[in-house]
Amino acid sequence: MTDKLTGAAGRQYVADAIRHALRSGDLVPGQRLVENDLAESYGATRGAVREALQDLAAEEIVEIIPRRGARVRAVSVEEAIQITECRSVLEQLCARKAAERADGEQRAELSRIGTDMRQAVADGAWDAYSALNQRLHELVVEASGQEVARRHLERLNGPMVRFQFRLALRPGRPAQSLPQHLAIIDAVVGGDAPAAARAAAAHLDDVIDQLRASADPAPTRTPPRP
Amino acid sequence: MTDKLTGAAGRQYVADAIRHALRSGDLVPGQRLVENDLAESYGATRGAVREALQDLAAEEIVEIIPRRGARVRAVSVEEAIQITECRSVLEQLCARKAAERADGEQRAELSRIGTDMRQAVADGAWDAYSALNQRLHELVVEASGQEVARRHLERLNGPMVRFQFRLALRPGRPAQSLPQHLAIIDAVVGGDAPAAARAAAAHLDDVIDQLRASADPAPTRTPPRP
DNA sequence: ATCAACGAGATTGTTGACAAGATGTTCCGA
DNA sequence: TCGGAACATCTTGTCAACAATCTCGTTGAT
Repeated sequence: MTDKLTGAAGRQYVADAIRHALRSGDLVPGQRLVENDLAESYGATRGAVREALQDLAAEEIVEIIPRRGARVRAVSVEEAIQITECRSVLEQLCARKAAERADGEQRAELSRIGTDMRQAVADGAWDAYSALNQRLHELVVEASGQEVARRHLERLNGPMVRFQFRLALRPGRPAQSLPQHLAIIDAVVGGDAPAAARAAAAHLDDVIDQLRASADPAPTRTPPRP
Repeated sequence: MTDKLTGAAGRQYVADAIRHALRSGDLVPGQRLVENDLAESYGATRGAVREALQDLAAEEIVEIIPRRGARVRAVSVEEAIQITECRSVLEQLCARKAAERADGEQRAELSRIGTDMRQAVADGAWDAYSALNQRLHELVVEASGQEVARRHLERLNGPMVRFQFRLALRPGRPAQSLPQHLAIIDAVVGGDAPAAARAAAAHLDDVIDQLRASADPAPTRTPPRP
């Protein structure tokens, strides 16, 4: 039997575990996160759980109400749009700088991602496409050298997991986003900074349109409270 | 004797106190922040101080090294530039949206700030100008309705206090920034979204130039003397 | 004079128990 | 049946003491 996770180690572990549970649907928005239960199920001390919850609250993944505990935060479609607007301008910045500063290896990997993406869409390999998508955004940010933007983009993505899930599953979505991704790659690899910014903007504006479309056309209906 | 500050209240109070101490120069980058000392001098418990330090670390104002304590984080000029680049794109976004969505009262207050700023520069009232400047940026963000951008801009500004101080003191700086601020105001009040974004970009690009100038007084233009 | 080992004091990290507040349940009267 | 008062339980917040680790000055050997 391993020792209970404590302090910095447990904090990181529990926070990651909760993030993962959210991604995989084990935790749903609104759900209560009871310190003792989490401590028990992850084999950590309550102190470690408390600190992990503080971290997640700073990332706006959970919401802590004093004396009432933590719950998984619900993100409205409106907020998801605002988050994506912020992502848009920050990724434009990164794309622009990446087009200017990316080194040979980074441009080569971008090109490789482009061809792999085409292949993935042609094969209907959804999860491979999703992984390439993630790596693409990551690589553009990395190539830009904009550490500050990188950190903030990470934070922005935190609460979005649920929406990424919903959007990626829309039929025909990969076929729609592929040319947008390829445009970003071409501009960055070709060193055309303004085109890179435009391509990133076009891509994220399209994501925003998708989010708008995913909002219920009949918003007056109130869902039942659990 | 008042009771010791504890929990949420003390946490907020201590964090604010440290932020203020940084602004006023009582704390300098690199300085150690010892939990017991802070608890004593602010009349809070060590627990409250610990939590406040966690918050400040999340804002990247202090740096916590495990088992070694917290120090005031030093921000390099390079990082200040990156921060300002991010501010630039986010404030462009807000300016654009503010031009579209600001209500009558907000436009009126913006106009008032414009005339007050002219007056302040004419009078040499530097601190009044600085306050107006802050209010201007705040109001544009508020009028944009972009809550997510607002939160991230707040975070971005945290580590910048020191540089704002240095830049604002440069002689002739207010006279230089005044027309840029007026351009932002005119565009937002006039409802010209693209112009608002351009004006915000121009202003912050100028701030970046100032930061660069403050970094190396002898850039590559002047070769080293033999 | 230099350097490594040492140790006292300082500082952060952790724990477990308890206090304070919130939530849920039962039961009574109308 | 409904409302709500009284109680029991659950959950978070707080604290003080202790443990673990680091810092820095001292000492002694080379």
